[in-house]
Amino acid sequence: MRRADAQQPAQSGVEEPAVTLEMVAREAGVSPSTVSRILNGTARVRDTKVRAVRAAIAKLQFMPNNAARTLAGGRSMSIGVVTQAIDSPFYGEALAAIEKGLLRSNYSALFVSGHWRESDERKCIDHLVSRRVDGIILVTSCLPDAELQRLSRTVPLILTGRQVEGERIQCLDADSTPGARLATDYLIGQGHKRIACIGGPVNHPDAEQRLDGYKAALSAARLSYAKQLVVAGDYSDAGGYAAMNRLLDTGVQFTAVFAANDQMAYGAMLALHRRGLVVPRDVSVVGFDDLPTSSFTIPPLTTVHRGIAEVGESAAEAMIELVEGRAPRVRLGATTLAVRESTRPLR
Amino acid sequence: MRRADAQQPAQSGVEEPAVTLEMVAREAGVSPSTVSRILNGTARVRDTKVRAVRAAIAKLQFMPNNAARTLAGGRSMSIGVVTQAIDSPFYGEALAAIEKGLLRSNYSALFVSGHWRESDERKCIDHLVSRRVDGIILVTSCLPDAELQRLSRTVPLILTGRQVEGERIQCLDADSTPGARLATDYLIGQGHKRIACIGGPVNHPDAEQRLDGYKAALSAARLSYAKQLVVAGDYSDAGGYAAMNRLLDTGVQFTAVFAANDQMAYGAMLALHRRGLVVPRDVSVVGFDDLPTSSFTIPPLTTVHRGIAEVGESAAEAMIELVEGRAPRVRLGATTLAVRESTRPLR
DNA sequence: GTGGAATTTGAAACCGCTTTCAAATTAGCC
DNA sequence: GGCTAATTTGAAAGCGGTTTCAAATTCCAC
Repeated sequence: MRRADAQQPAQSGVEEPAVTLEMVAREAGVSPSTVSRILNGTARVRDTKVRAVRAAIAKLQFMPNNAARTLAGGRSMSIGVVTQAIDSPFYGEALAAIEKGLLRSNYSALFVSGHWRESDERKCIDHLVSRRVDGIILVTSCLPDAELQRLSRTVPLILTGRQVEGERIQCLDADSTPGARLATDYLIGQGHKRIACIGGPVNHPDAEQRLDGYKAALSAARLSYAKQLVVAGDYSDAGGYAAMNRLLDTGVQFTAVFAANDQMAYGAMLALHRRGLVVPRDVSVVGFDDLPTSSFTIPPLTTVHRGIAEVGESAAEAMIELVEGRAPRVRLGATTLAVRESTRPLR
Repeated sequence: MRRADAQQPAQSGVEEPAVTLEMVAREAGVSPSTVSRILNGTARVRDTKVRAVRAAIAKLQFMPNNAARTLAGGRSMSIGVVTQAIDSPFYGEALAAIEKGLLRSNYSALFVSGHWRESDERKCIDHLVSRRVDGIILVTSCLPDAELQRLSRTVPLILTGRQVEGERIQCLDADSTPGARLATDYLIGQGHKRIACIGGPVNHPDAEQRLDGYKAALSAARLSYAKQLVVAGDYSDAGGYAAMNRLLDTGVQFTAVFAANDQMAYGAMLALHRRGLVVPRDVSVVGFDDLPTSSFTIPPLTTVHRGIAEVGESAAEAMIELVEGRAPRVRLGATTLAVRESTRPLR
């Protein structure tokens, strides 16, 4: 007995049995092979039969069983997408783009979140492997290089924001250093000399890049790097809020802040506001990511724009190329600075 | 030839062949049936064999092929989740909760977005059906009742924010009317008499509920409902921004605004800010949804809190009950008002 | 009209797992 | 110890597709 029926005990037969390819074949008076060939375009089929089969499909409302296709064909037509938190505006935008990119080629996405915990991420990935995804896109991963390399022997990988060697690993290394440099350079160009930095989580590669860009800009402008101007956050609004408070509590002077992501910039702006400091009059603030909301904060946030959506779509496209055996060519848009109203020149 | 191999042409055999249940059986010296039984706990198995099989699984790093399980067992252990936009902080929070709720029971979620377009939503749903999901959670759907009823004969449904009859349809009808009423009552209680409303998209059932709540509060307080105080938005920041500008352009007087969701409230606050109006000194603003960011806007937003996460988790749990043939019991938390700093009493 | 190549087709094997059914083993009891 | 009843096991039949292989058609040139 089919399990599905067993599971619907007292539900007076509302469930409709699924139409199978064989039923279509019978209806159209051809063999199952022929129907399959038409469905997949894997061979020429006489026109009269194509029409008969099309008609049968429409009449029966046939929808191929994906599990059967996966099992028989060896491909699941689905791609795993690992993020750290599906909520979070940053990932949201990336995921939407990936979904769009994949759907265009009839692949579908399986989203899972690792919550910045290695164990969680591992569990998610096992889940994906068990579902026989054809590839995995890791939008920031917590796992060590070696583990990813091992994983890549099971399934091809696309990594963003990270550089790992491997035959079946493709990196869309959106190096964040230049972006951070751009932001800091801009502040310097506006006459700021004492620029604070709210960094990301320590030891996080991406966070380090952002810090590096900040430092590089300072040293290029012959400004000294002051440790007390740098505090670590955790990429969340609350983290930015707390970080700014710590900064203010130390009494260190600064006229501008570079926050390693927009959400921390939001929190920082609120902390400033609570102390009666006005952005940008008293302190200029620059973020990183250009989240959709950043055009609507008060004041609208000046921030590093990297086209999250473009990265997502590129990742999706590259993954499809990889899976279909073609060589993926990745092109990434330049990072720019979206200048809005949270910064002002220091006279 | 397996397709997967054919698809990796010049890739010197890096791909590892998958371990099958049969290999585990051979390694452990038992039959495949026994391994299956141990895996699923469907029958008692002698302890010595259980240990042998466990060892073999660990040694071979066996991971069951989900496609095969689905095909043989008739259940895919996955639930489709339809939203309108996977980005959008609102859905993000809901999805994260659903993911969490499902994962606990070892189900996994397939997220798809309909972009508020019937045709897109239909396509997404076909996709899910083709993947033989065991159930579909529709977090707001654009489709007409009849279509959902028809769909429910193929697969059980959970709907949020909507009421549709059906044997295999379960509604988590988080009616928005009381929430809107709560928000407006609060403003009235603070002494506001001229309260504007930025509504959701017209004809959207949920948006209508929010408008109804607003009207109900007014009439309960014997305040007249003035059409020129109500403008329609589209649930986006930009929409709220535009709506507020339209309102201000008409020159109509008001001391408070109820926005039908938080994102529109953000936009509205920016529009006010641009005109030199200060929230809450000149205008009080209340939102709806209590997005995580709403604690960090400037000023932090007073808003209707409904526990999006709780709704999401309930939906996931109810779905599992439904799929496993038990009767789902849904309990929904009460909606409350998160009073923050975007409102003030009118003296 | 005919032979041989090219094109279409269908039968059948298989993908990896679940489940039924009956056989084999073990346990229980007199 | 022997017999029945209860418990464990394995063989085999699917699940619904894809793909191979060879048979059946069709095509074409002479």
